[in-house]
Amino acid sequence: MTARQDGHGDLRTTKITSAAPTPFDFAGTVYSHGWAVLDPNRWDDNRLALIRTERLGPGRVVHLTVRGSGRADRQRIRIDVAHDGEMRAEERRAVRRSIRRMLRLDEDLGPFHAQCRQAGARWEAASHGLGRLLRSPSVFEDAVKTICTTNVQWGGTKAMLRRLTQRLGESGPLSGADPVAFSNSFPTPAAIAAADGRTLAGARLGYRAPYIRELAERVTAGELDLEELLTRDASTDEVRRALLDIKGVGPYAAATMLMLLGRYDHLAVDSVYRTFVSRRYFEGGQPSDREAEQVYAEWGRWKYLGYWFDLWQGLDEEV
DNA sequence: TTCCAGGGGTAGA
DNA sequence: TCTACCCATGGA
Repeated sequence: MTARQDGHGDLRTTKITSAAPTPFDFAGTVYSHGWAVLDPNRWDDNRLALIRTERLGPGRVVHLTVRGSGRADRQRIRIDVAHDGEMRAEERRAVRRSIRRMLRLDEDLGPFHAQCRQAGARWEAASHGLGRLLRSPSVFEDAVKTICTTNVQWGGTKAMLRRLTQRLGESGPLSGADPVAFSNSFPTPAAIAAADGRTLAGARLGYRAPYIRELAERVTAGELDLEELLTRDASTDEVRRALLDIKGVGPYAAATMLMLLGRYDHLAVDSVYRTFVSRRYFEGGQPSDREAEQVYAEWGRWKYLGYWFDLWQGLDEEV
């Protein structure tokens, strides 16, 4: 990691770089699924940059602009951090850790890429540095976002997370001046747990609100350690059962969370999955969920990713 | 108006 | 384990 600071009045920019794996497709990784455009993330399609507002500690919020640079076979990640005052070494390390985790830069996808090359033309493109589906710096943020994808159209998910972040997140040095470009940070569990009913109701989360409130309360009280799920040395089934114990998390949400935790052996069967598999593999017929899941059985531990890039290839063909 | 979305909880069988 | 019913909200 390297860091350099330039002074611009009170607002400063610190530049951080970090190595990427090979092969690595930065834009394809960030925009690998909808997470890229859920607050506090924004995607700048012109600059091919991920913009994110990040809370580093009490009263300490910064804005990150993340880009890829260098040759395809020797990519680097460049992070511009906009912040007030000095940026401490520990804060720079925290930013780097968050971005590496979001982009899954330390996850070994070699076996998946090898399987893609064997699977045929539909998956060949994924072997060129795709497969690292964007996630959040915390399991809590991913859990809240996942619950907000259930039984709602995508536009509704985006609106819910925008309202939640506006109301309970913290503004950074640029949020006030340009709220279109820079969101607030993602709310902490404590902020959601402590929110009064009226504030939370304003986020219009519907019946999901009590689930998210309860999740935030359990995390804040130390009763539930979501972060531990990321490194737990246990079978996927055990982690899945722990996820299903969270109110608001059912089979679809648990499979989505497992994907975000780096486990791809369960499929998130939702309306998108059913529609896609019905059209592509059942000539428009309506298979049972069990039959529909068999489509990707041969992908083994990579089922989710096998499905995901089949779906994306299908979307490309429709354009 | 009615239906349904990147479903899930609960009760009852 | 399976089914019926209910759950806020908003777009089509």
